[in-house]
Amino acid sequence: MLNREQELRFCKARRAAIALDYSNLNPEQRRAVLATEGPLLLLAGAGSGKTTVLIHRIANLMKYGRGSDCDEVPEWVGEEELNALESYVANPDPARKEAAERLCRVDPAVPWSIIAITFTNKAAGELKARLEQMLGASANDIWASTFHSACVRILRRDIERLGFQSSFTIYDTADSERVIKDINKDFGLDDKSFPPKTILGYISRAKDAMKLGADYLKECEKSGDFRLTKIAKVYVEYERRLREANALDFDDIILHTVRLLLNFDDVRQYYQKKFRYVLIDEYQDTNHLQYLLASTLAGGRENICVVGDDDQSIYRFRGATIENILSFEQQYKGARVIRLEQNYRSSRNILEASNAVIRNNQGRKGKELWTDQGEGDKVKCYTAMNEHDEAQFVAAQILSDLSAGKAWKDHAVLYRMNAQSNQIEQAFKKNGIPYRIIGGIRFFDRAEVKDMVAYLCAINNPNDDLRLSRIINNPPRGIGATTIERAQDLALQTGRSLWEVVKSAREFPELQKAAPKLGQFTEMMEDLRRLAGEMDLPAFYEELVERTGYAAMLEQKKTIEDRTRLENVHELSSSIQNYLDNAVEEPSLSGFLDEIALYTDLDNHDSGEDCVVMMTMHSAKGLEFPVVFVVGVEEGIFPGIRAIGEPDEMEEERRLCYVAMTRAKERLYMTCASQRMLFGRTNANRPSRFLGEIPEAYVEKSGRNFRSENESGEGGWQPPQRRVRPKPVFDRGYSAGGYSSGYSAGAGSSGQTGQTTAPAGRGVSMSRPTAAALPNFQKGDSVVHKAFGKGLITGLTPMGGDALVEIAFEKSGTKKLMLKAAAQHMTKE
DNA sequence: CTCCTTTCTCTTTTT
DNA sequence: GAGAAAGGAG
Repeated sequence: MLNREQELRFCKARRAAIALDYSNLNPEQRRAVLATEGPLLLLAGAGSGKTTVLIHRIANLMKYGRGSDCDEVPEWVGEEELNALESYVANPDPARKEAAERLCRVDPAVPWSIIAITFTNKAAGELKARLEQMLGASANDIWASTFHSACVRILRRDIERLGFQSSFTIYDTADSERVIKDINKDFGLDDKSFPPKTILGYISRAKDAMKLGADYLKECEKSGDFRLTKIAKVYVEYERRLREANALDFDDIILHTVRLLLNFDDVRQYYQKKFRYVLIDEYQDTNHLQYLLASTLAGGRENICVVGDDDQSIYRFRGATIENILSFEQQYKGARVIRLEQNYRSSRNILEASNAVIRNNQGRKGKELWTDQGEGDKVKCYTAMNEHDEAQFVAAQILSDLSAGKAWKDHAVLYRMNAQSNQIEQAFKKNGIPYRIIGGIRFFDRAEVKDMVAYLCAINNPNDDLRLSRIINNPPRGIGATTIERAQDLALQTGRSLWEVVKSAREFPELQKAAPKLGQFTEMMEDLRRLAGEMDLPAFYEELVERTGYAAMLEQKKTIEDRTRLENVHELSSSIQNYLDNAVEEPSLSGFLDEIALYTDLDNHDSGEDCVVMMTMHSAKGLEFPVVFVVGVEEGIFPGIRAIGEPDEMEEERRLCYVAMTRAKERLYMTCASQRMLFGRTNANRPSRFLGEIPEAYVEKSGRNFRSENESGEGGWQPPQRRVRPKPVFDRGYSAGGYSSGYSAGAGSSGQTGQTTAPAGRGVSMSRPTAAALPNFQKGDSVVHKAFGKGLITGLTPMGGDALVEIAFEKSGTKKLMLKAAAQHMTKE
């Protein structure tokens, strides 16, 4: 037995011994790994090694339990052990490591007592992979998943207590919208005055506040707000229909889990006992419900570790509340707070520029990232003439990087909205740059894929009216809109599901005419349902594609789009195969449907593939690239029109800007265009205020239009006083001589701050290619292109300081390229 | 009931 | 500018 003083010495030595395992971490990181017990708020800046900490923390829990963070001394520890440990700490002899480790363990955590929740499947997958790498197979038993998939898992077990069947279906946003539209129609509400999206917004907020339909309706009636009351009635009906269909939307998945935990003591106690340690990643993005979920799971022990960065909160629009992270210390008295402020990702110019931007926000926890890396390149701000020029600029930079030895995949293009990707895409195609778009139109959002998934859903859950009505006449079976509407009405009136009505069509006089066709349909569906039970999933899917006539329908049509559709239909079977290969539990149809319901395209970004990545700034969170292009940095786009004049939203946009900028490791480009066509309209946007917030010292400007200097009033470069001249159709080359803008400078300068001291001529150092010397290629030359291979120049048209070359490639067909850009990757044969 | 045309919207971000 | 929804003709 040790005396008190010896016990303290032992604990100190134990902590030091454990710390040796994490000597590769910096002191703050290490503290975060070792602080295992009680509530912990980890403020982890961009690129500060957050995931590394998370992984090591979990490893520490499993290896040493609470050894690094408690003052318990096991009974069997005597003076001999104390001395052994202290001498090991003083002189860490590898030979004695194992013995020392044994002395350090206090109740190591079993994998299934740890739950680590992230936001995206991708983050969860990465966490799992890295844990497995570190801990081996036992990592598979750690609950590392997203909020939604963790909740689905909990619900499948116990949701029957809430009156749902455990085979419930998950509705995505489009499904929810469809339901609201249907209700609007039945209620005689106009989609324009009651936009389904807006209604869903209200419903979502009500759910976030844990208000079910009935409560919400009461509240709205009390307030006397006519419009809100209508919306509340829609909510009540929405709730009823989803329950009828045994379906849950995304919010329900969390809501019902929380209800289950709060209302059923035994369920709550089961999970509270099970999960000894709760870790939540991206805590700044949690909404109130998710906060409730986390704190309920962690209830009792309060071993809750939340990791987040208030400066990277970019999901306020979907209910995330930054309050959760700002008030964590009030929620949990005695919570420890650790800040990770050393950035390992970006060079100093990039980091300082980002810091300068985010500093303009109020309401921060306060955090300043630093780095010991070199200055690196300045942030390159390019002002393009228009969106084509912008895209061409990006392409040209990438091509020149490539000849400097960089890989395609070292580059990422980030934009505010998916609609902006088009121009860039075209420029990449033209220049032979391989690229990949993340997000946007997702595979599972394509109509044909949704159709097949709808079949699977309808087979899996006969009550899924929504999916049933999607496919009942698709491919066309002579079951028309009128019939479907009648059947839906009957279902509503009789309180039966659509499927039941359709199946017993003969009983209803209204459906007599359609009865034979409906009979054929139900027969087919029942056959399929039977087959689903007998066959394995891939074989069944093939059967489904054939028997429904879906494949035949697509085969008949001959357009290229239909070919692609057919391919997509078949491609779904690789998703099935993929599911089977990775399934943890017994694979089943409903398991597969769960997985794809919670799946996004973000998940299959394979960083091994060598191509330029394009995505929204939101999707880029958590990723990093050597070279990053942030495009469309203009007032009205970024910050978006909605944020202007809304201080809260503006701060969110600024955080988004911070996220985007801090993705870059070596080089950061920010581009804007003097005029831009978007959604079929041409606008002249001013450069974003965010650009003005970056101190000159970190920036290198270039481009054809220097309005920002101009507007700041002092001395900057003055554009020739000349109206915009008609733009030649093909002129997007690098003609010397700048264009002036077609609108008056000086019209309002509200967004511009702090640029008043730019000395004349400074900041205009340019990498603008001159109009001089075109590369020496001629019509008739045989060439070899890096990306396209061998080819023959079949045309060459001089064009504004550059030239358009037409090259017939042996393998990739004839392409039109801009000569200067192409020449860098092309040699004469 | 189907197919084709026209019109009309809709443009933030995601589980 | 693109895609979906609505409307009209067969």
